[in-house]
Amino acid sequence: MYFGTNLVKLDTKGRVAIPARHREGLRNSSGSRVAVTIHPQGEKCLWMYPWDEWEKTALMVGNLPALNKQYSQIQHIIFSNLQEMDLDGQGRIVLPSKHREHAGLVAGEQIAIIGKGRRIEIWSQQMAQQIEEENMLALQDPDSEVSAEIANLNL
Amino acid sequence: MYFGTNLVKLDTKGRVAIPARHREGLRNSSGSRVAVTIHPQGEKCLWMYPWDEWEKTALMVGNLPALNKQYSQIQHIIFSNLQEMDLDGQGRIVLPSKHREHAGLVAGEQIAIIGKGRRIEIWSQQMAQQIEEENMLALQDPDSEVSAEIANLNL
DNA sequence: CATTAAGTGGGGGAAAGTGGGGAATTTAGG
DNA sequence: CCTAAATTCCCCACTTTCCCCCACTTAATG
Repeated sequence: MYFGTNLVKLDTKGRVAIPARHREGLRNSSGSRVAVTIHPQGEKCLWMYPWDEWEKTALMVGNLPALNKQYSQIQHIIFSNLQEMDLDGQGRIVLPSKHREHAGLVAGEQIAIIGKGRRIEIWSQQMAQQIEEENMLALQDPDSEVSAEIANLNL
Repeated sequence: MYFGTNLVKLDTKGRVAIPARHREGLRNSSGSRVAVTIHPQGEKCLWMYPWDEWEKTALMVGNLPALNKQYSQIQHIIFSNLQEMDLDGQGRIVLPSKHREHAGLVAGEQIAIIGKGRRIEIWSQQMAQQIEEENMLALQDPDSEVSAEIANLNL
């Protein structure tokens, strides 16, 4: 389970150091291979999974009948933006420019690595801050839908 | 069960000594590992649980469908602010700067450690005082919502 | 008053994060 | 087909942060 937020630098070579505490979780049968893809509903962030975990999801999506319009669209989003990569010796990955653009990540700036349960999300620092504020406001509003939901969780 | 209030110092390194009487309760199968997170509805305090206790909650939240807006917001708040840590040899934890800011905790000042049943709450001294006064006033007011609730508890 | 436990402060070593150089591979051009 | 240029990958080295340990002060206990 991944959790917690880290700010790390996207260096001038487009590399990001994955926080050390996540690395063990990303290590699997085939070394430190991860799947990186963009958020399937257009949120300005990237998703990262251990490769073999996301592979199961991708296989399931790949087996949907392709002549169904909706399935085809889903397949397009899932597969066209899927990237397989290994952590280097220092625990970093190189983010492709397409992915960087989607998430608004600028070389040389700070980005947020956010553990979110079964996956890790990658945000620009500004976006992460903005989303957090929005979510916090929604949760503080006693009339919001999300307040009703969280009340059910019995924390 | 945790209860009672202690005032301790947040030192210049961001460390807080957990009152000794709570330490045994925080000790569990995996040493003295605790979960620290911010209040999920924005109250200016931190929550602390024995790790394995909060882990159950987190796993449950992590399994909610991520493409549902409300669940996604809840997951973001719960996971991004979750921190796992061990008490050091002196029974202290280091509070990350993000958490300190949320609760208005200033290095070098006194903070309040409040046992609150299943969890321990961490407040700045001022905030703890302010909240206590507000709660006291609400409970003294016979027309308040909280007065109606407490009457049902058969204390 | 003595002794132990609790709380506080600070220093040293290890690990994490960051930057950059050079080998290897790929791409382009003559 | 060979050479040159560019890109990618891997490794080394530096810097900073964090964690663990030691020591002191203060408070509680008998």
